[in-house]
Amino acid sequence: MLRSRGLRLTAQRQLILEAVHDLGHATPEQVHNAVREVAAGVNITTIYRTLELLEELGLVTHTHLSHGSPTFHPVTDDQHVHLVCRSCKAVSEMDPALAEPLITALAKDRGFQVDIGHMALFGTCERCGDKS
Amino acid sequence: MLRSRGLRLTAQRQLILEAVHDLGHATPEQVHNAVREVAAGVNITTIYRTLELLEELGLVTHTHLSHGSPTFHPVTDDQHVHLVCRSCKAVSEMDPALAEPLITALAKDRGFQVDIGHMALFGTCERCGDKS
DNA sequence: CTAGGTGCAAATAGTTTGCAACTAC
DNA sequence: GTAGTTGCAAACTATTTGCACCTAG
Repeated sequence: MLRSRGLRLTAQRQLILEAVHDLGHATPEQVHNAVREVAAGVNITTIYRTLELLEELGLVTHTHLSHGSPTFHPVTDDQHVHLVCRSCKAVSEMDPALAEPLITALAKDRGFQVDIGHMALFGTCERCGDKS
Repeated sequence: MLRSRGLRLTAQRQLILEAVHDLGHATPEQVHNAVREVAAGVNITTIYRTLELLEELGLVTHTHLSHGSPTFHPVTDDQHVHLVCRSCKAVSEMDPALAEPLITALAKDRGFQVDIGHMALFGTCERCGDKS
Protein backbone atom coordinates (compact mmCIF):
# COMPACT_ATOMS: atom_id res chain seq x y z
CA MET A 1 0.00 0.00 0.00
CA LEU A 2 2.82 2.34 0.84
CA ARG A 3 4.97 0.68 -1.73
CA SER A 4 2.55 1.37 -4.50
CA ARG A 5 3.44 5.01 -3.99
CA GLY A 6 7.15 4.35 -4.03
CA LEU A 7 7.24 4.89 -0.29
CA ARG A 8 8.85 2.73 2.32
CA LEU A 9 7.39 0.58 5.00
CA THR A 10 9.32 1.34 8.15
CA ALA A 11 8.97 0.17 11.71
CA GLN A 12 8.06 3.68 12.82
CA ARG A 13 5.23 3.98 10.37
CA GLN A 14 3.77 0.68 11.40
CA LEU A 15 3.98 1.58 15.04
CA ILE A 16 2.38 4.96 14.55
CA LEU A 17 -0.49 3.62 12.52
CA GLU A 18 -0.97 0.90 15.07
CA ALA A 19 -0.98 3.43 17.89
CA VAL A 20 -3.64 5.52 16.18
CA HIS A 21 -5.79 2.44 15.86
CA ASP A 22 -5.23 1.38 19.43
CA LEU A 23 -5.91 4.79 20.87
CA GLY A 24 -8.97 5.45 18.78
CA HIS A 25 -8.39 9.17 18.88
CA ALA A 26 -5.28 10.84 20.12
CA THR A 27 -3.15 13.93 19.82
CA PRO A 28 0.29 13.72 18.23
CA GLU A 29 1.77 13.78 21.68
CA GLN A 30 -0.35 10.89 22.89
CA VAL A 31 0.65 8.91 19.85
CA HIS A 32 4.24 9.72 20.61
CA ASN A 33 3.92 8.40 24.14
CA ALA A 34 2.24 5.23 22.97
CA VAL A 35 4.90 4.60 20.37
CA ARG A 36 7.68 5.29 22.82
CA GLU A 37 6.52 2.50 25.06
CA VAL A 38 7.48 0.10 22.33
CA ALA A 39 10.31 1.92 20.58
CA ALA A 40 11.92 4.48 22.85
CA GLY A 41 13.91 6.36 20.27
CA VAL A 42 11.13 7.57 18.03
CA ASN A 43 11.14 11.30 17.63
CA ILE A 44 8.10 13.54 17.87
CA THR A 45 9.04 14.99 14.51
CA THR A 46 8.53 11.60 12.94
CA ILE A 47 5.11 11.41 14.52
CA TYR A 48 4.07 14.64 12.85
CA ARG A 49 5.52 13.71 9.51
CA THR A 50 4.02 10.24 9.57
CA LEU A 51 0.60 11.40 10.66
CA GLU A 52 0.61 13.86 7.81
CA LEU A 53 1.60 11.11 5.43
CA LEU A 54 -0.99 8.68 6.74
CA GLU A 55 -3.58 11.35 6.35
CA GLU A 56 -2.60 11.88 2.73
CA LEU A 57 -2.93 8.17 2.18
CA GLY A 58 -6.39 8.31 3.67
CA LEU A 59 -5.57 5.99 6.54
CA VAL A 60 -6.24 8.50 9.29
CA THR A 61 -7.91 11.87 9.69
CA HIS A 62 -7.83 14.54 12.30
CA THR A 63 -10.30 16.79 14.02
CA HIS A 64 -9.82 19.81 16.23
CA LEU A 65 -11.26 19.12 19.62
CA SER A 66 -11.12 22.41 21.46
CA HIS A 67 -7.69 22.25 23.13
CA GLY A 68 -4.75 23.18 20.93
CA SER A 69 -3.56 19.90 19.48
CA PRO A 70 -5.47 18.15 16.75
CA THR A 71 -6.80 14.67 17.38
CA PHE A 72 -6.11 11.87 14.92
CA HIS A 73 -8.18 8.80 14.42
CA PRO A 74 -8.24 5.90 11.99
CA VAL A 75 -10.38 6.18 8.90
CA THR A 76 -10.96 2.47 8.49
CA ASP A 77 -13.87 1.97 10.83
CA ASP A 78 -17.19 3.69 10.26
CA GLN A 79 -17.29 7.41 10.29
CA HIS A 80 -18.04 8.83 13.66
CA VAL A 81 -18.82 12.22 15.03
CA HIS A 82 -17.10 13.37 18.20
CA LEU A 83 -18.94 14.77 21.15
CA VAL A 84 -16.69 16.75 23.42
CA CYS A 85 -17.71 17.75 26.90
CA ARG A 86 -16.27 21.16 27.62
CA SER A 87 -16.55 20.57 31.31
CA CYS A 88 -14.94 17.18 31.88
CA LYS A 89 -13.15 17.03 28.49
CA ALA A 90 -14.51 13.56 27.82
CA VAL A 91 -14.73 12.60 24.19
CA SER A 92 -17.46 10.26 23.07
CA GLU A 93 -18.81 9.34 19.71
CA MET A 94 -22.19 9.42 18.14
CA ASP A 95 -23.77 7.73 15.21
CA PRO A 96 -23.37 9.93 12.14
CA ALA A 97 -26.79 8.83 10.98
CA LEU A 98 -28.25 11.33 13.41
CA ALA A 99 -26.61 14.11 11.47
CA GLU A 100 -27.81 12.86 8.13
CA PRO A 101 -30.78 15.18 7.74
CA LEU A 102 -28.67 18.19 8.53
CA ILE A 103 -25.97 17.14 6.11
CA THR A 104 -28.39 16.42 3.35
CA ALA A 105 -30.11 19.74 3.87
CA LEU A 106 -26.82 21.62 3.63
CA ALA A 107 -25.79 19.82 0.49
CA LYS A 108 -29.11 20.58 -1.12
CA ASP A 109 -29.57 24.18 0.02
CA ARG A 110 -26.04 25.46 -0.26
CA GLY A 111 -24.02 22.85 -2.04
CA PHE A 112 -21.89 22.48 1.04
CA GLN A 113 -20.47 18.98 1.45
CA VAL A 114 -19.94 18.30 5.13
CA ASP A 115 -16.93 16.21 5.99
CA ILE A 116 -18.38 13.95 8.62
CA GLY A 117 -15.06 12.63 9.78
CA HIS A 118 -14.06 16.10 10.90
CA MET A 119 -17.25 16.87 12.64
CA ALA A 120 -17.21 17.61 16.32
CA LEU A 121 -19.86 18.92 18.65
CA PHE A 122 -19.05 20.73 21.86
CA GLY A 123 -21.27 20.90 24.83
CA THR A 124 -21.97 19.37 28.18
CA CYS A 125 -22.27 15.66 28.75
CA GLU A 126 -24.98 14.12 30.84
CA ARG A 127 -22.86 13.78 33.94
CA CYS A 128 -21.60 17.35 33.92
CA GLY A 129 -25.01 18.69 32.99
CA ASP A 130 -26.52 17.09 36.08
CA LYS A 131 -24.13 18.78 38.43
CA SER A 132 -24.57 22.30 37.23
CA MET B 1 -21.77 45.74 33.22
CA LEU B 2 -18.10 45.39 33.94
CA ARG B 3 -18.45 47.54 36.99
CA SER B 4 -21.00 45.27 38.53
CA ARG B 5 -18.20 42.78 38.86
CA GLY B 6 -15.84 45.27 40.40
CA LEU B 7 -13.95 45.42 37.14
CA ARG B 8 -12.82 48.43 35.22
CA LEU B 9 -13.92 49.84 31.96
CA THR B 10 -10.79 50.65 30.00
CA ALA B 11 -10.24 51.97 26.52
CA GLN B 12 -8.57 48.69 25.51
CA ARG B 13 -11.52 46.63 26.55
CA GLN B 14 -13.93 48.78 24.65
CA LEU B 15 -11.80 48.63 21.56
CA ILE B 16 -11.39 44.89 21.71
CA LEU B 17 -15.07 44.22 22.19
CA GLU B 18 -15.81 46.62 19.37
CA ALA B 19 -13.30 44.87 17.11
CA VAL B 20 -14.88 41.49 17.76
CA HIS B 21 -18.24 42.91 16.80
CA ASP B 22 -16.90 44.59 13.70
CA LEU B 23 -15.02 41.57 12.49
CA GLY B 24 -17.80 39.11 13.15
CA HIS B 25 -15.35 36.32 13.71
CA ALA B 26 -11.64 36.71 14.12
CA THR B 27 -8.56 35.20 15.65
CA PRO B 28 -6.77 36.96 18.51
CA GLU B 29 -4.23 38.17 16.03
CA GLN B 30 -6.83 39.64 13.71
CA VAL B 31 -8.39 41.41 16.65
CA HIS B 32 -4.98 42.71 17.56
CA ASN B 33 -4.47 44.15 14.10
CA ALA B 34 -7.88 45.75 14.08
CA VAL B 35 -7.31 47.32 17.48
CA ARG B 36 -3.89 48.55 16.52
CA GLU B 37 -5.28 50.60 13.71
CA VAL B 38 -6.98 52.74 16.31
CA ALA B 39 -4.63 52.44 19.26
CA ALA B 40 -1.16 51.44 18.18
CA GLY B 41 0.28 50.59 21.57
CA VAL B 42 -2.07 47.80 22.55
CA ASN B 43 -0.25 44.60 23.33
CA ILE B 44 -1.22 41.17 22.10
CA THR B 45 -1.12 39.97 25.69
CA THR B 46 -3.96 42.32 26.50
CA ILE B 47 -5.95 40.91 23.61
CA TYR B 48 -5.69 37.42 25.03
CA ARG B 49 -6.48 38.51 28.54
CA THR B 50 -9.40 40.62 27.47
CA LEU B 51 -10.89 38.01 25.18
CA GLU B 52 -10.75 35.55 28.03
CA LEU B 53 -12.45 38.05 30.26
CA LEU B 54 -15.12 38.91 27.73
CA GLU B 55 -15.79 35.24 27.31
CA GLU B 56 -16.28 34.81 31.03
CA LEU B 57 -18.71 37.69 30.96
CA GLY B 58 -20.60 35.96 28.19
CA LEU B 59 -20.04 38.76 25.68
CA VAL B 60 -18.07 36.67 23.19
CA THR B 61 -17.37 33.01 22.52
CA HIS B 62 -14.82 31.17 20.50
CA THR B 63 -14.77 28.21 18.19
CA HIS B 64 -11.92 26.21 16.76
CA LEU B 65 -11.92 26.47 13.00
CA SER B 66 -9.30 24.02 11.86
CA HIS B 67 -6.15 26.17 11.72
CA GLY B 68 -4.41 26.69 15.03
CA SER B 69 -5.87 29.89 16.42
CA PRO B 70 -9.32 29.99 17.89
CA THR B 71 -11.90 32.31 16.37
CA PHE B 72 -13.87 34.68 18.55
CA HIS B 73 -17.25 36.11 17.79
CA PRO B 74 -19.83 38.18 19.61
CA VAL B 75 -22.55 36.38 21.53
CA THR B 76 -25.11 39.15 21.24
CA ASP B 77 -26.59 38.34 17.87
CA ASP B 78 -28.36 35.08 17.19
CA GLN B 79 -26.43 31.91 17.55
CA HIS B 80 -24.86 30.76 14.35
CA VAL B 81 -23.08 27.69 13.18
CA HIS B 82 -19.89 28.03 11.19
CA LEU B 83 -19.31 26.25 7.93
CA VAL B 84 -15.66 26.06 7.08
CA CYS B 85 -14.46 25.12 3.64
CA ARG B 86 -11.28 23.12 4.01
CA SER B 87 -10.30 23.90 0.49
CA CYS B 88 -10.64 27.68 0.21
CA LYS B 89 -10.80 28.34 3.96
CA ALA B 90 -13.91 30.44 3.57
CA VAL B 91 -16.08 30.68 6.66
CA SER B 92 -19.80 31.05 6.24
CA GLU B 93 -22.68 30.70 8.59
CA MET B 94 -25.79 28.62 8.64
CA ASP B 95 -29.06 28.83 10.43
CA PRO B 96 -28.86 26.82 13.65
CA ALA B 97 -32.45 25.80 13.15
CA LEU B 98 -31.20 23.22 10.66
CA ALA B 99 -29.33 21.52 13.44
CA GLU B 100 -32.27 21.52 15.82
CA PRO B 101 -33.39 17.94 15.22
CA LEU B 102 -29.90 16.64 15.77
CA ILE B 103 -29.46 18.65 18.94
CA THR B 104 -32.78 17.61 20.33
CA ALA B 105 -32.07 13.99 19.58
CA LEU B 106 -28.74 14.12 21.36
CA ALA B 107 -30.22 15.77 24.40
CA LYS B 108 -32.93 13.16 24.59
CA ASP B 109 -30.88 10.07 23.81
CA ARG B 110 -27.70 10.82 25.69
CA GLY B 111 -28.33 13.86 27.80
CA PHE B 112 -25.67 15.69 25.85
CA GLN B 113 -26.32 19.42 25.63
CA VAL B 114 -24.77 20.75 22.45
CA ASP B 115 -23.30 24.20 22.65
CA ILE B 116 -24.50 25.66 19.39
CA GLY B 117 -22.24 28.67 19.55
CA HIS B 118 -19.20 26.42 19.38
CA MET B 119 -20.43 24.31 16.58
CA ALA B 120 -18.49 24.19 13.36
CA LEU B 121 -18.81 21.98 10.34
CA PHE B 122 -15.93 21.29 8.01
CA GLY B 123 -16.27 20.33 4.44
CA THR B 124 -16.23 21.65 0.93
CA CYS B 125 -18.19 24.67 -0.17
CA GLU B 126 -20.16 24.80 -3.37
CA ARG B 127 -17.48 26.59 -5.34
CA CYS B 128 -14.68 24.25 -4.36
CA GLY B 129 -16.88 21.20 -4.75
CA ASP B 130 -17.61 22.12 -8.34
CA LYS B 131 -13.97 22.24 -9.30
CA SER B 132 -12.97 18.88 -7.95
C1' DC C 1 -5.04 56.14 47.31
C1' DT C 2 -5.34 51.26 45.70
C1' DA C 3 -7.00 47.25 43.50
C1' DG C 4 -7.37 46.18 38.99
C1' DG C 5 -5.00 46.60 34.28
C1' DT C 6 -1.46 46.98 31.03
C1' DG C 7 3.03 46.49 28.56
C1' DC C 8 7.10 44.21 28.16
C1' DA C 9 10.14 40.45 28.23
C1' DA C 10 10.81 35.91 29.11
C1' DA C 11 8.87 31.24 29.53
C1' DT C 12 6.01 27.46 27.46
C1' DA C 13 3.74 24.54 24.28
C1' DG C 14 2.97 22.89 19.76
C1' DT C 15 4.66 22.34 15.21
C1' DT C 16 7.87 22.88 11.22
C1' DT C 17 12.28 22.85 8.84
C1' DG C 18 17.30 22.09 7.49
C1' DC C 19 20.57 18.85 7.32
C1' DA C 20 23.57 14.89 8.09
C1' DA C 21 23.26 10.10 9.16
C1' DC C 22 20.73 5.88 8.14
C1' DT C 23 18.17 1.99 5.79
C1' DA C 24 14.49 -0.30 3.01
C1' DC C 25 14.28 -1.86 -1.34
C1' DG D 1 23.68 2.13 -4.39
C1' DT D 2 20.21 5.53 -3.80
C1' DA D 3 16.11 7.80 -2.84
C1' DG D 4 13.22 7.90 0.85
C1' DT D 5 13.35 8.33 6.16
C1' DT D 6 14.67 9.53 10.48
C1' DG D 7 16.73 12.07 14.53
C1' DC D 8 18.36 16.13 16.28
C1' DA D 9 18.69 20.89 16.89
C1' DA D 10 17.18 25.11 15.75
C1' DA D 11 13.47 28.12 14.05
C1' DC D 12 8.68 29.42 14.37
C1' DT D 13 4.07 30.49 15.90
C1' DA D 14 0.69 30.76 19.36
C1' DT D 15 -0.22 31.56 24.06
C1' DT D 16 0.87 32.29 29.09
C1' DT D 17 3.13 34.24 33.05
C1' DG D 18 5.89 37.35 36.24
C1' DC D 19 6.57 41.73 37.40
C1' DA D 20 7.07 46.76 37.58
C1' DC D 21 4.49 50.63 36.22
C1' DC D 22 0.08 52.82 35.38
C1' DT D 23 -4.85 54.40 36.00
C1' DA D 24 -10.06 54.10 36.70
C1' DG D 25 -12.91 54.77 40.36
